[in-house]
Order: sequence, then C-alpha cells, then structure tokens
Amino acid sequence: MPGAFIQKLRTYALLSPPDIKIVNTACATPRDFPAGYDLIKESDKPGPLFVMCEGWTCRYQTLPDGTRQITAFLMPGDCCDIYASLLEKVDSSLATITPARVAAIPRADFELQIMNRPMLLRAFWHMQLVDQGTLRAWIVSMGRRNSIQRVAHLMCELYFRARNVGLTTTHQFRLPLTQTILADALGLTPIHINRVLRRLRLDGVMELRSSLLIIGDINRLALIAGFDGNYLHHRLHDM
Amino acid sequence: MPGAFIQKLRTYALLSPPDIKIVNTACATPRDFPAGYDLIKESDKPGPLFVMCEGWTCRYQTLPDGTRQITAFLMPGDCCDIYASLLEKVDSSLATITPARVAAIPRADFELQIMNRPMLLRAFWHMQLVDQGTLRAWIVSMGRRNSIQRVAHLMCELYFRARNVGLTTTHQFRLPLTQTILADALGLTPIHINRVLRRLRLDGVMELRSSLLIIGDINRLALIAGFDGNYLHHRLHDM
DNA sequence: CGCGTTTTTGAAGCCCCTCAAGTGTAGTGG
DNA sequence: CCACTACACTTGAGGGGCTTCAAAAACGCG
Repeated sequence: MPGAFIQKLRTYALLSPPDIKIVNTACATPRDFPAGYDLIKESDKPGPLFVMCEGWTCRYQTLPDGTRQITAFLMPGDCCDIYASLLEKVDSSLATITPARVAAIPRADFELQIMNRPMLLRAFWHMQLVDQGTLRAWIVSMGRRNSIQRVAHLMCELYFRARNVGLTTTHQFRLPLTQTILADALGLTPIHINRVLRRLRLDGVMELRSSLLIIGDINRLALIAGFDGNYLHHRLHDM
Repeated sequence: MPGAFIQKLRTYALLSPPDIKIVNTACATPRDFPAGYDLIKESDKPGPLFVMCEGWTCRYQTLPDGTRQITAFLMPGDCCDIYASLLEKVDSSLATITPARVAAIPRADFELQIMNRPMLLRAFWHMQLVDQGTLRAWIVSMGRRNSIQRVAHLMCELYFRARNVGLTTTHQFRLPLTQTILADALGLTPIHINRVLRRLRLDGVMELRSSLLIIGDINRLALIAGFDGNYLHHRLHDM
C-alpha cells in the first residue's frame, strides 16, 4: 500500500495534482525495517516524519517501573508527528510491530512546501483532528469501559480504520498484534486479554487467531463497545 | 487573565506585533457563562473557537450507560478546537466548571488570517502538539498508574500548567475541581478519590481543601506520579 | 437558618492482577 | 527427522485495588 497515505489525505481535503506530487515524491523511497525496531526513541531529538507504507507500528511510553503503555497503533497510510520538529525532545517512542516499509521524510523542506499550499495544510490539520479524536476515545475507553468493552472498542476502531484504507475483506482483516501488545495498549494484563478473547470467541462475536481477526457479529461487537465511529470518518465541511 | 492566551502563544513562536494584534482583537469581547454551562454539546456542528479568559472548563464524553469521562481540563490561556471547523460533527462536549469568561472567535475569517501568517501558524501547531502530548500522558496514566499515582500525576500536570500562565503562588494554586469531577477525569469513583486525597494529605504530600491545592512536597508528589513535565514546556527549536 | 451539594467513612463484593504451570508453535541446529 | 529453544497462548487459584451500596457529617449559598 504505497499510496495509502495520499489516498487518505485526499479524503481530508481536495488536493491538486501539484499537492499530490509533493507528497508522492516525498514518500518515493521507503526503507524496510525488521519487527521490533525502534524508529523513534523517547527523548530523541525530533527526526524525520515517518509515513507507514506497509506493516504496523506502535507509539509507546515506558514508565519508571519498566511497564509500558502503547498510545497508538499505526497502520499503512498513517503517519507520525507531522509538526514535531517544533519540539526539543520527543515524548514517546515509535516501534515496528511487524516488518515494515516506512518512508522517512526530512522535515525542514517538507514543512516549507506545505506551508504555502492551503489544501495540503488543511489535509494535515484534518488528519491531526482525527488522531486527537482517537486519543480521546482511548481515554474514554481506559476510564469508563471494562475489559470486554475495551477490547471490543479497540477492535472496532482498528477494523474501521483498516477498512478506510482498503485493508479489510468482509468482516475480517490481518491484525498482527500479540495478546501482550493488546494488553500494553488497553492497560490490562496478557492473561486477562486472553480470557476476554476467549469469551468473545465463545460468544461468536469475534475471533483473533494467527494474526487474523474474524468478526462474527459486527453489530454485537459495536454494541458491546458502545462504538460510535464518527470520530474516524469526519466528513468534509463546506468545501 | 485576558492576556494569558497571547502570552502562551508567544512562548510557542516569535510573534510580530501584527500577529499579536490579530489574536488580541479576536479575543477582545469575551462573554461570561455560569458554572455547569455546556459551551459545546456533543454532536453539535462545529461552532466558534473558544478561548478561556477566566475560570475552568472541561471537555467530556458521555457513554451509553450515562457515565461520563473527562478528557481535558481547560484553564485561562487554553483554547478549544482550533481547526474543528473541518469536521461535520464535534466528538465531545465542553462545559464550564466554574463561572467563566470565554472569548468565542468566529472561525472562518480567523482561519484565513492565520493561514498567511507563518509564525501564528507555528504557534498554533505547537499548541496542538502540547495538547496531544497531554492526551497521551492521560492514556499512560489511566493504563499503567494506580489511583494514587494517577491523582499525583494530574496534580503535577495542572500545577505546572497553571504556573506556566502565572496562576500559582509558591506551591499552591486555585483548583476548583470537586472529587466527583476528579473521579470523572481519572476513571475512578468519587469515594476512592476521597480516600486517595486523605492518604496524600496524611502523608504531607498535598492537600486539596475548599478549591485550593497546597503542595506540601512537590518532589515527593512528582516522584509518586513518575512525572516528567517535558511534554508541557517543550522549548522552541531552532528559531 | 435550611437545603442541596460535597465530603467523609464503613462494609461487602467483584473485576482484574499476580503467581504458577502447562500447552502449543515456529525457528534453529545437530 | 528430531532435539532444543524461544515465544505466544492457555488455564487455574488466590489476592488486592477499586467499586457498589449505604449513610452520616460538613460545607456553602440562598
């Protein structure tokens, strides 16, 4: 999915051919990384802007006691830290979960280019908003949903995000997350994740096996989760 | 604190007099709202951009079962939803906690104005980044900190944010949050918040009484929280 | 002063964690 | 082909942190 990123941007704003060309040439030469590789290390100075072409990564923070908390999953078409060059120090790490193909765009010139392109600017703003909505949805999950609802909500989020970039077939998609990774994202233990997944499986709601998520009953899943996907596919407003 | 907003923006980018004037005239006529008033209701269409001049507000979402989760506190100098006009529907509500003086800036023209002012644009980007860092810090708290650490972390965040806009005296500041509100922000119950506060009080770490937070031992508070304030006062990078 | 809200305290219970151990699976090398 | 290793998954038993239910005390505002 080398074009997933530009495809997504185009759903956020009406881009002209030159806009598209700027993005495409910037992403033209992706590099391959193995699984478990840290693209960004916490407390690094800001590096390039990363755009996911293939594979999955996660943003995470490590706590003093050694535990870690994942704060976002990135799949093809997603990107990380558009404007972070304004900062002195980055506040979280970014690691590959699977082998991944990632484009690293040097910031300085790219920023200058998009500054003078209102529609590109708009597309990036819009993307930021969706990302912020996702962060807020995570806070709501961790604060007020129990373990089953929380798992269900994350699966809904990831399913619809994957669908938006054409990564699903009917009610299933590749989800290369171990139970430990899910636990680190949802603030639970791997053991408890395991029990939740069993229960969802036995109830026929969904099944996660060998990196494939098969959703048996999407309506029931969304009902359990209390899922409102509005924050993911905000439509364009008056343009 | 009518000038808190521009003061904050100026720490984010080097603003010229015309930049400053644009912001100041936009915020020139704030309105007063009573406590408990919904400035934004979930599922509203995007309205104006709100800038806090005085008082506190919170962003929150309501769940199907009627519980609510607060996702952010806004104090003087903060603002809400800079670019949200791109969206069709807003994803969370904004309510006053205390009586508040708030400037409501119509979006359309304001956006056009800042689009052509690179330094203003930078200041807003920077602000967005800090807000995102704060959201991620909340996720980390809810996922991997216990109730005491969580309370301690929030108090650290609010103390340093308040200090950044000159709202503190030595190790104390006005914090008009009830235990119920704290519970809704931290994903706990008011009863448990009460017990945590008692313990922190008896340990001499901090005391919250009649809307005043007195920090007895800031170092111990930060240690309990595992607080790293980097995400709040990102310095300017090469400008 | 009186009333609603907030704070405080107690007691019982549940959700999720911790500790522990066993099963399955993929990759490596003999 | 099988032993060996590493890692992910699975299951059980017991414990603790936070919740729920219940009620009293304190505060703040008309």
